[in-house]
Amino acid sequence: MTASGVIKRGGYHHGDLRQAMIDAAEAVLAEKGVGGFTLRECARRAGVSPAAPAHHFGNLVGLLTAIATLGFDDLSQTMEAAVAKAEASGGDRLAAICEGYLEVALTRPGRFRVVFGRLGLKSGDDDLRRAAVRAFGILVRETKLALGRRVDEEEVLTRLPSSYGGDADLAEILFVWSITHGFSTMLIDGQLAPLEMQPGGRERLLTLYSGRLMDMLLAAMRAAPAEPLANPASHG
Amino acid sequence: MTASGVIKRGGYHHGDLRQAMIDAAEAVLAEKGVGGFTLRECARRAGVSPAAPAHHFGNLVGLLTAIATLGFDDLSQTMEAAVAKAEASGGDRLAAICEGYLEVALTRPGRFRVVFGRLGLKSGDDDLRRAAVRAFGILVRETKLALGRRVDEEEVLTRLPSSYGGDADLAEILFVWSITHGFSTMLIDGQLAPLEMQPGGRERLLTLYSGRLMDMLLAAMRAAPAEPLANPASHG
DNA sequence: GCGATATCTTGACGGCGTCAAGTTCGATTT
DNA sequence: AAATCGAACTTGACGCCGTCAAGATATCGC
Repeated sequence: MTASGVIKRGGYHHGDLRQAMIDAAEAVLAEKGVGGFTLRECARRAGVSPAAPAHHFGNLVGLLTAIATLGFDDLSQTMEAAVAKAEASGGDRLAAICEGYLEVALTRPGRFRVVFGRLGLKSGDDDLRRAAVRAFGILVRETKLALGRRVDEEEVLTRLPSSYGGDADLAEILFVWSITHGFSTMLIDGQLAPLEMQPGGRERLLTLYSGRLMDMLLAAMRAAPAEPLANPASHG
Repeated sequence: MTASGVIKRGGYHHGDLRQAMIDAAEAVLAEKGVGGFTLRECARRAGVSPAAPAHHFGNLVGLLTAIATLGFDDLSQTMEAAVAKAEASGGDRLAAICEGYLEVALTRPGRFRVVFGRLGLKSGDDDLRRAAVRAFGILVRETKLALGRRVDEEEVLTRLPSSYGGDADLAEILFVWSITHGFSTMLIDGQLAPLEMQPGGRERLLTLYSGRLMDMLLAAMRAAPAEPLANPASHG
């Protein structure tokens, strides 16, 4: 077993090419972004011929799908961690997952774009779907909790996305997700670059996001619910 | 005139290759999306060699920049039209531009991704910047009007983006933009595809957007301070 | 009419994803 | 322990891609 895991084992057989390719892919995404991402480059870094990864991932889309699955898992873990932290410090849980979402986007923007970009992923991949359903489920759970709904934790984290078609809280879910996803993508895609240029620009944007934007979001949630809340408003 | 409708004048010189390339590019974006977009394919449709466009656009980025400029102009026109319509019918102006934004994304998703995607554009292009500043200005103007501010129309449509760093309404502007941009991108990038699958799915999403989501947005705006307050927010 | 110049073609280069065919090697079997 | 089998990987090729240098051609200014 080698030290780095990216280095070839023997002369011919690699040993763990699948993981080595994923590591290389993450490195390339971090260095060059999704625009400079190339299957050949990843293979090069893994010390392997261009056609070698085909056996493990099928093709480029297969590799991207594996990366996207990791991205969803990262989202789930970061959001859950943010919830736990908010729970401990008395902060708002819903705001916490929104900040976790943004944190993931800022920490690994290349991978985030693989997850949510227009690049095609293997649509039938089971692992990808499970990871996506779980991340989405966390968002749904926290939105519903913020609305005062009672939530079956086990059910919401494995619920089929199509079943949300008749969900009474769909508008609120979409609202929360839109703000979070919109701000995150605009930030990493450079739409807000002119605002970041001046000194302390990015920091001010992040402060606005976790401060005023979250306040407005929570205010909107409190206003005009579709159905009466299960619990009376906790605080106003 | 060729059968395809793409006009080619002489044998050697084209006549208006610049426009022909833009038309071809729009067609390719509409048919194959940004993933299948290729400079050579556009040149092929314009009936011209692969190297011909270089003289008009420099390179691929130059062509994309021209497309993006059209995209911003489209955004501006559609939003202004939506405002005029709302003004005539008594609808809300801010909600109108949000719906106009989504309409542009849905009508020409390929071009929309060129405008806002992570593809590199010519950063110094003056036409692009003017078009972007105007579209952003419309959004800013309507947000400020919704907050009860008085707005210098001429100034806000040509104001430099960096000057918004100290704007007191920046949070509200970002809030509106995040929701609109987030929902639009999620819809055209397929994040909401599971919700669209069931019959009437997309229609329901659009209804939710222009209905409940806009209600929540306006509620959040109303909760925000509408009077110019002496901002006590010093460093955190 | 004629030359300058913008416009377009040709041909080439390296890089890309992917496929078919050949090579090597670990594991299983005997 | 030797033979074997199949998975893992290489090699070489194909058709794309964007871009550049050099040559051909048409348009415009004079």
